[in-house]
Amino acid sequence: MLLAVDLVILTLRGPSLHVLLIERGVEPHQGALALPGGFLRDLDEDILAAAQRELTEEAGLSEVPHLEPLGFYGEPGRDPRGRVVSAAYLAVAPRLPEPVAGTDAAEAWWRPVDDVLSARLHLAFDHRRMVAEGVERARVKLEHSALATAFCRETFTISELQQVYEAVWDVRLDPRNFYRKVQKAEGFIVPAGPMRRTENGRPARLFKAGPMQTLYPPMARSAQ
Amino acid sequence: MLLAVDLVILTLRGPSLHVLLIERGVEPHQGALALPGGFLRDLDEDILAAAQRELTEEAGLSEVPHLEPLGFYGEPGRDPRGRVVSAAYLAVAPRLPEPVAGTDAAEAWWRPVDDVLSARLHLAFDHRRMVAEGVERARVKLEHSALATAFCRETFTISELQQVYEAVWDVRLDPRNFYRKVQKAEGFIVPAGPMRRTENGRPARLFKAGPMQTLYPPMARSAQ
DNA sequence: GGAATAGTGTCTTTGAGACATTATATC
DNA sequence: GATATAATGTCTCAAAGACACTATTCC
Repeated sequence: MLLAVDLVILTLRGPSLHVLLIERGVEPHQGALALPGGFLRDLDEDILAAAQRELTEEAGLSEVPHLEPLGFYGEPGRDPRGRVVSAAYLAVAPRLPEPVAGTDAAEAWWRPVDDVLSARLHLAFDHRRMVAEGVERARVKLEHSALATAFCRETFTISELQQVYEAVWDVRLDPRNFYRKVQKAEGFIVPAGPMRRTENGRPARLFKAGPMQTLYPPMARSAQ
Repeated sequence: MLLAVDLVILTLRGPSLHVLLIERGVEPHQGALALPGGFLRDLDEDILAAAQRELTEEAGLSEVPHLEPLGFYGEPGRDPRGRVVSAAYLAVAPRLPEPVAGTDAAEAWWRPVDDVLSARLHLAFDHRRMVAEGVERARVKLEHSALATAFCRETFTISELQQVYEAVWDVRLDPRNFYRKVQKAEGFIVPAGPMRRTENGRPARLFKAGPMQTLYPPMARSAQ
């Protein structure tokens, strides 16, 4: 039996949620889109270490964000090479650099998760299910944890933070109510210097991630 | 590398949450308490099927409830027999019968999860962590899903449903507010016949699980 | 000034929780 | 009758959402 790792790396590009995909350079499913990942190099390799190694090798991403266990996928027949059990990891990151294809991967891109979930893009193995479960995990975590700041740069405006929620939840939020709500969550965000940034209109205050990882009150999603 | 399954089976006994434990009948950790589980019999065995087989073999439980993937545990060194990766499954069940010890298990019992989490009971391997993550998963799922009905018999009173929430969340709830709240969640519970049951005081209406798996409005836990 | 975004204030509706009250059973 | 639990109603407070309004920048 073989143990593999697969990685669901989510980021924000423009207004929508994207996932890191590679074009497989080797069989099986050569030429198909897939999540980055691969077999453990040897039986003593730590699974988490293998995940980070694959991310560097296949997509040239060295500044790897925090990886969190997502699930395991072990149905017989999910891989034509025989019995393969995959450990899937999830990570969420601010605008990462363009990925670079590496060994075993002919190409690497950020692709909108919507294209994956709606099956406009077809993924090898059972990777579409992994993406779906990763996105759902992120949605839930946005409510009660400070995960949203992990999508942002070190400092960010409240409007940028709002865009994270809108992209991941795929909803529209009222900026004014969002402003109050996010400020009310104790320790979620803290002011970051007197500096300001500008794009269009009045400059906004900058904030950085606060000390609290658990939000109270939570950022509750309404009826969906 | 070896693949194992471990099972976190939760049930309600009296007023508190219990977990199914066995006394290991073989090395390593012979005589120690542990979760039911074991190695896949052969490389083509489905993981879920192996989980159900172990449950029957080690604890004599045939009416196995719905098993849901909880996580994977693969740190090198977690098992003295070498590189073992465990797939943990979670299940939640109404009053199950007393377990019966089987092969590989000298004994099997229901034990209060509090005794496990507080380390009054010591578990082999990293099984305490599995129990902790299973309980936390159940706590979260109680809020937004109809999981609570899985702890009950086919028909139940609202008071019995409340006891589920109180046991899993380890809180006291106001019966009157709980009554209204649970009724307001669309499709959570539906009346089950005109029958009534009695223990002490006015007989209560009977309900059964409704069609909705996702609760709206959710049964929000307050600040903790 | 006009356009655009940032930030504040206020009103209404809704749900959560405290708790009084009535209903129906056993003893 | 007393007691216990079921079920309903009412009140208060707080959070959510709608939205008017002011503030500060660029053009």
